[in-house]
Formats: sequence, structure tokens, C-alpha cells
Amino acid sequence: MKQKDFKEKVYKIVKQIPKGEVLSYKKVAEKAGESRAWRSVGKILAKNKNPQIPCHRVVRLDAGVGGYNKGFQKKIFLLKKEGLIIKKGKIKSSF
DNA sequence: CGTATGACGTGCA
DNA sequence: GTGCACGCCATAC
Repeated sequence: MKQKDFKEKVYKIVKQIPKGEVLSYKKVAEKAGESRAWRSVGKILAKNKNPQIPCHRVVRLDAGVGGYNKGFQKKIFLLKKEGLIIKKGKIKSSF
């Protein structure tokens, strides 16, 4: 099953996300080579227990924060610390 | 191997 | 603008 590469790619891509920037689940899947597997991206990150992966920088296409296995507010807190503006669980600005 | 799931996305009322 | 239902593909059991 080469799909394993997909997961590893997702991890690597998410880890390559620069500070202050965010990528959508679909974008990550696209970079992983499976733009149709953005569904699994969220699940992979959900099962991800690796703190080395800034999964909090992965958001919805709708700029929604989405979720976080460490806590929804935790993700918002981290993003805000990165300089992003979160409004009602949505990214107001990326500058 | 098959079934169920999931941090989603899109469409329609 | 909000809410519900379907689809979609990899992962977990």
C-alpha cells in the first residue's frame, strides 16, 4: 500500500508550513499528490500524536480553524500567537 | 479483507 | 445565513 507515503507526505508538508501561514486540508492533500484525499488528511492529523507537527496550521477551506486533538481553543491560541487573527473560530486575517 | 469512521467540502432547501 | 444530507478517500479495528 503506497498510501503510506501519502500520510508521510502529509506530515512532512505540514511540518514545512512556515510560521504565520496556514494551509487548508485540501491544499495539503494536493501537495501530497492526492487532492481527493483531503478527507483523510484531517483524519491523519486527528490521529497524529506527534507534537513536532504544527497541525494547528492546517485549517479548513472556509478559513475555519476546524479542530485540534489538544483542544479547539488551543489551536486558536497557537495561531493567535503566530500573529494570525482568529474571530469566532475563523481566521480573520493571515497578516 | 470488510466495515465504520473522520480535525471536510459541496449542494440544496 | 443556517441546517441537513451525500460523497469522498485513507486510516483504524
